[in-house]
Amino acid sequence: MSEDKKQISVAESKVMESLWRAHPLTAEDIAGDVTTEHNWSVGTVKTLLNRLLSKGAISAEKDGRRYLYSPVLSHDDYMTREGQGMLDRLFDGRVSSLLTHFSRHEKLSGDDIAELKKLIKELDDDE
Amino acid sequence: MSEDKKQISVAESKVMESLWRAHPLTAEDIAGDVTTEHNWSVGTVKTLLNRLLSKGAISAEKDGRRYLYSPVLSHDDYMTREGQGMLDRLFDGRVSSLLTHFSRHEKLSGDDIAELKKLIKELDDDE
DNA sequence: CTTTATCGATTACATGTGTAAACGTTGAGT
DNA sequence: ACTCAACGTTTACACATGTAATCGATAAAG
Repeated sequence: MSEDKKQISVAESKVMESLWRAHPLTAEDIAGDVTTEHNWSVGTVKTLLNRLLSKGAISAEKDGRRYLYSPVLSHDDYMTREGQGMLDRLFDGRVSSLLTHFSRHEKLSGDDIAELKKLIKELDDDE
Repeated sequence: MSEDKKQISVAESKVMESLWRAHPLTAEDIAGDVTTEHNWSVGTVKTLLNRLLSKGAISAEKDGRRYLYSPVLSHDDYMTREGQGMLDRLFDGRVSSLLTHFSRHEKLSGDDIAELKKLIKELDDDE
């Protein structure tokens, strides 16, 4: 029943990132992981874990006294959902608009451009 | 003085969109505009306008009894800020990652691909 | 068995956001 | 001048989010 279309907040996504890098992890592991970037207490991380659990974005299995957490929502799905949302909100849902925008502002790196060319090639070869 | 790096919420951005389409506008105008999409009362729109004013995202000039609102934050700047933010959060700041992702999921439209090609061409011609 | 250290669970609290209703002021109509 | 309608301003309230502190259960240590 638990609806899993719940929004994941920015802070929560930091925890997800930790779990996407490696899992399962204990709350301690995750705290150690994110603490290198944010100055959160272990309590904070636990709150976020519980919120993610209620949102159905992660799962927990008991391992003795503690829990081991794993992602349920995949990084890929997350990127798709959020990315599409922001494309809709900012660029009328069109990747091309985003591209044009960032190009105009010279925000495309050499890497980006190389990737662009590779993509075109693949897309051309593909059909 | 007034820091204008304040975050603009989703609801607020709907009001901004109205103002980006045309300005200056009265609260009534905006309400009529956004109400076609959301079922907000005029009161709601006024709250949003005031919040946007405190955030420095719009300006208001008196016109008799009422105010005429105009954007201060440009649509372009907004897209840059928000777009960059989401790129950072989701795609490690790289447009190429986003592209690869959406390409892999076959979310690139014909338009998108055409734009891609055009861009590559321009970038090549450019240097 | 009793004390204590460890975990998760519960509670807290300020700020932001969505969504208004109520209040107050003032120009316009009578 | 007086009343009312039209505006903006103030207040409201629930839910989300960032950020913990505290409580309670229980396993480990003595």
